[in-house]
This record gives sequence, C-alpha cells and structure tokens, in this order.
Amino acid sequence: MAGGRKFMTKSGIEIAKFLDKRESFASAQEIFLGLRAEGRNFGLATIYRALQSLTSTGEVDVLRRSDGEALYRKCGEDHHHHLICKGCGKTIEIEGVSVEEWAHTIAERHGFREIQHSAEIFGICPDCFTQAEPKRR
Amino acid sequence: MAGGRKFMTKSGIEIAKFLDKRESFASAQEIFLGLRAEGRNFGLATIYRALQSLTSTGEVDVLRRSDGEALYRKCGEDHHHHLICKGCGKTIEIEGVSVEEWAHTIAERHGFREIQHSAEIFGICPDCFTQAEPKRR
DNA sequence: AGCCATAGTGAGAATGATTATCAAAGTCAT
DNA sequence: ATGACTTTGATAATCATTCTCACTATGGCT
Repeated sequence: MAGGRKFMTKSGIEIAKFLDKRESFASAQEIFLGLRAEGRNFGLATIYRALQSLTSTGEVDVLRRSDGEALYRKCGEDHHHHLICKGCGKTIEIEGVSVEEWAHTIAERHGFREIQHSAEIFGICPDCFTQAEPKRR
Repeated sequence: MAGGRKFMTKSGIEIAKFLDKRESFASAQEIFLGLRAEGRNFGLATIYRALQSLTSTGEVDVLRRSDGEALYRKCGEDHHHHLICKGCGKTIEIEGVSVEEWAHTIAERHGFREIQHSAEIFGICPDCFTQAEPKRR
C-alpha cells in the first residue's frame, strides 16, 4: 500500500533533497525562497508540481497551518503522526498505536468505512520554552 | 478554560443560528449562499467577521478541507473530536480519552509545553455507503 | 549529427478564499 | 434629536495556488 518510488523529474529530485535537509515543515513559498537563496531558481509552478507529485506518492507529508497555508515535510513512509513546535516549527515524527485503535473503534461503532484519520500535536519545545524568544517568525 | 458567552452582534446571532441547524461543516461561502437562499442577505465580510468571533470564543469549530478552505460547525463547547463523512459531510462529535492521554504522554516525553492537538476521523457513513451516490457534491 | 515526439519548465495570468477599507447606516444613553 | 461609537457591506486588495502556453530539454532513431 505504501506508494513505491515513482518516477521523478530532475527538479523534483532537487526539491525533495531540499526538504530532506529540513527538520521542520515548510510552505511552498518558503521552499521557493530557500532554493532561490541557494542559487537554484525554480519557478513556483515547478515547485507546486513537484510537491503535488511527492505528496501523491506519500514521500512528503502535508498539513495545513491555521491560516490555511499548506506545509510540506519529507518523512518516513510508514504511517505516523507529528509533534510540532509552535515556536520554531521543529517536527518530530511520532507513532500512535492508541490513536489508530481509537479511530478504528469509533469508525466501526458508527458503521463508517474507508477510514482515514489525522492527528497532530502542537506545543512549545524545550528549546523555545527556555529561550523566551522563538527561533522563527 | 471554556470561553464563556461573549457579546455577539445581531448578524452574528443569526449566523450562529444558521449553523445550529446544520449537522455538517459548512464553508463561509456555503453559509453566505445558504443565508441568501433564506432571504437573509449578509455581506461576505459580515459572515467572516462573525465566524472569527464565534471561533475565538470556542462556540464554533473550524477545520480545513484538504484544499485549504475553512469549514465551520456549531459544536458542544467541551473538548471533542469529529467523525466526518467524506460523502455527505455529516459530522458526529466523538470523545477521545485515549487521544488526550496519548497527546499528553507524547508531549511530556519530549518536554513540550502548552500542548494542543487535533484529531479527526474521515470515512464513508452507512447512508452514503449503501446509496452508491453521495448526497453532496 | 540531425530530427521528431514528448515531457518538463517557468513567467505571468487567472482563480478563489480571506482580509482590509471606509463611507453609510444603526444603536443608544443622554 | 445629538453626538460617540459600533456594525455593516460593497468593493478593492492580498495571497496562496493553479492554469496557460510558448519555449526548452531529453531520448530515441536513423
């Protein structure tokens, strides 16, 4: 079920590499600017295209910031959830067996099929908590 | 912690009532059109303002559709999660003690503070499953 | 090498939700 | 009714994302 390696264009590979180096979620615009800062000038359209492709194969995870902007991150391919720092954006992949069970149980109780679920935890990481000042924004 | 009743404008009250009658999440645009269909012509700006106010007091829940559009729903004021039908949008409020515990445990293990979490379950409800054809869209 | 077919790129336009403006209309205690 | 203040809503402005389309790179094939 885990999408296997799919064909990826040259720019797609570079964009994936860029995400590999980050430990936090990044918006398409941040990726665009980040690559530009490295001298790699991709068009926004290319970035969005690559991101779509990467998310469709499951190589990249997406989630929505509260303002609706999409954030992307390169992750392990197996199912997992995230613990995200509201200060610096640092993201930790976590497992959630109890969440899986919970979703399954609830869904069954109500007769729902084709279940998916989302579960993320947000908070302030120890670094940001001690430094009164968050690293980002 | 649960935000108490806050002052609400006249239109805000009408918009809240409109949401009261729905059992599924609605976008701002849907609310706009729905009210208009009832002969209540509010400006979009007014709808968005009321929605902001309602969500800030916790009277209305927000979540993001996969395309990033915000969806609103009048809910019980105590903390809960949602089971949402991907077919008709029908939404059921559910509790998730195990999720709360999970979030708390994980956060503590990593030293995170000021924890929040989100957890929703999506699936096809029994009605939509039997009728091959979903009610909405 | 030269040539075609096809996929990939990117500047800029188009879309669409949300937010900001701001003048006009409503509210209310005096 | 008067003035101080709030609410409203038509419209313009933002901003992320998607679409267009001419142009370029690529890969086979001779």
